[in-house]
Amino acid sequence: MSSVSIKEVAARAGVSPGTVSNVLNRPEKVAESTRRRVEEAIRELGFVRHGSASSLRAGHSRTVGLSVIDIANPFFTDVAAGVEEVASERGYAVILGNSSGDRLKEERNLLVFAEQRVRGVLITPAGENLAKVDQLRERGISVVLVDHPAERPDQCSVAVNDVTGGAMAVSHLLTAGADRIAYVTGPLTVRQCADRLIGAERALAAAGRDPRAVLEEIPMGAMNARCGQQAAEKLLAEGRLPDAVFCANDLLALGMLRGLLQAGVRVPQDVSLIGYDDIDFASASAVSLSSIRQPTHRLGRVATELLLDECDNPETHAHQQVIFQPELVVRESTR
Amino acid sequence: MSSVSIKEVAARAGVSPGTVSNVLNRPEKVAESTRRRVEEAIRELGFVRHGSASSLRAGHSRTVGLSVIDIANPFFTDVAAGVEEVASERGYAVILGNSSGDRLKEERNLLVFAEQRVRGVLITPAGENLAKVDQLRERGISVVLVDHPAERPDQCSVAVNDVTGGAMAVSHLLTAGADRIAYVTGPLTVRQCADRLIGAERALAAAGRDPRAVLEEIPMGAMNARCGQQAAEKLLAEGRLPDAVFCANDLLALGMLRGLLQAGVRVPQDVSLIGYDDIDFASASAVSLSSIRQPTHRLGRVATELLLDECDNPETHAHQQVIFQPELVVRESTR
DNA sequence: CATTCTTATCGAATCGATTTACTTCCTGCC
DNA sequence: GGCAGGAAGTAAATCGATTCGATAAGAATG
Repeated sequence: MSSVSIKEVAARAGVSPGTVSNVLNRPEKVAESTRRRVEEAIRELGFVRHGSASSLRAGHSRTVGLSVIDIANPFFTDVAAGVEEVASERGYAVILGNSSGDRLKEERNLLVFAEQRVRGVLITPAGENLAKVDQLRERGISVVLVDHPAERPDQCSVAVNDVTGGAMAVSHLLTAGADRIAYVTGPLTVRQCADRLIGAERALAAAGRDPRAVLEEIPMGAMNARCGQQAAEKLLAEGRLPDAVFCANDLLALGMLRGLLQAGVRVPQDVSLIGYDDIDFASASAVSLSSIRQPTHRLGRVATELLLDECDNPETHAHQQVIFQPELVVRESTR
Repeated sequence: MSSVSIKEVAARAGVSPGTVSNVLNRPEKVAESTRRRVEEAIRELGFVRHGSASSLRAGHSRTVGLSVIDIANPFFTDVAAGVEEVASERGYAVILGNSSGDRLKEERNLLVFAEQRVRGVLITPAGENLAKVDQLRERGISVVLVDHPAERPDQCSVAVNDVTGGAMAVSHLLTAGADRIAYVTGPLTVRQCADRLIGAERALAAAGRDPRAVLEEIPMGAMNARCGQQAAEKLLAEGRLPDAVFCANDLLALGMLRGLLQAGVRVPQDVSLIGYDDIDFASASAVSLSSIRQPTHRLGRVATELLLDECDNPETHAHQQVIFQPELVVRESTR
């Protein structure tokens, strides 16, 4: 526990603590020779700045909070990688919170962020109610919404157009000759799931089909491969397979694919299948998966850049609601 | 920026700051009625404890640092999920660092952890040299090695026996009739890669084969799917395919699989293929992947439990080097 | 009733870095 | 020579929570 403080460095270098602080934060204010002496003392004593003490004085720390819905989902992992990249470039640390889609856990994460006096928060909210997020902002903590468009112009957000994505997926299925489509999704309280459904219905309407007749919703509790497989088993058990399945993400789709293949259903001959996110593994699956690609890594990068800009230049910062467009990737599962 | 301090809470409740602190940290020391009054003041003012101030006094914060080699790899994601779970249960926040296998970035991460005065560090080291880790420990920060067995008994670690795993993979390939095996791996400076190679050679020796004649090492720069595919292209270009491929992780294996299938090589008829880690996607791939399973999630959980035990009960804590055993999972790619 | 023990609370010192007002000491200029 | 202005550095106050010795008010004991 040999914690070396700025005082000991000062003593060693024969200067006052204030000067050491200047060497650390405004080196140009210090004479060349003194600076070198102090830097040497720092090295010799193995001094490491005490972040808590700095933040105490500064009012905030050099950290950002990141709250995601499912850390095991490659979509969020890619986003997180982008976030970590930018944060680390700028000397910020990332505090990770995994909400698992649970609003209570999310709230706990936000509390931890507030206690740590993070500089800002990046969050993929687990639901529509942003009251807790607003509370944070009232506390003076900047928040950027990730994969969730802000409704108000005074807030930054980065998202991908999910309505368009849903429409792309379904019109592609229609082109491939689909007549009855199952939409396998997570809880429809999740905005992404709901928006993709809206897009799906619009695409049907645009093609002159009656959404109610063509589309069947299959909501599952979570959006992982296990639930995808369960959805497959459910469809099979009920004995009335659709001729196309649109899954709200690739994990569900991969589970669905496994379930179908195990039951001897051929993809795409018997059932067409399309996922969402275009995670790395989509192209390596048993039948390579058609999907809707999102610029995940950029999502994380841009969100973090916006956040740090908002923190560092509060006067000149202009809030932005960035919306990326998704992209259809056709592979074997829909041919 | 309406930061409410303990003083204002104290004023509102008509007590001293010390008493508020007691309500926060040792509620049993405070009379029922006072406690309720203070708690109400806290609620009314929306007080949130200032973590930096606490840590400054306490000497450490309620955070743990987690440094992994590749946040985009499902193996580490699963570990991270386990870590986050336990940390969050115990009221700790997780600071995430991604070293990308780069020792310089790792060093920077450790510096950030030190500045934040994290309570402890969980790290999958990017190389064999643990000097920087030892420096941290000298500073009084507990460190648990993750997926890396500690060499010294005064340090906790959690790992999986990679020699055994490598041997399992190769003896399985031999059983399947392999005669010439390629070992596609990351840099052999990565311990996991090196150990799996040792296991592979032992299995060959045990089967009375000459490792040099049977085994060809193909080291790649990184351990992701892209490199796996490059390795496939390399093997194909050289025109001398082995009859079995052992990949040091599943990402490499999935890339290899894609590369082979695209070139019209049949798996497992022409080439048997086995990966390592048994990530979720291994079973959903084009040809479902045989692999060596590791208890990833538990790895993260146990490591964090050890770390927090070491922090919270330094007197009674007994250092442990936990070694889990891997498990062979046979699927289509080796039949 | 006086004394000891307990319990509840207070108040001041403390953690380490930053910052501001202030002191020196030069340099340059009229 | 005297004075303005700048550069370099110092000392002390500050951030907010925690802790510990001090204190006061009751309860228990003889």
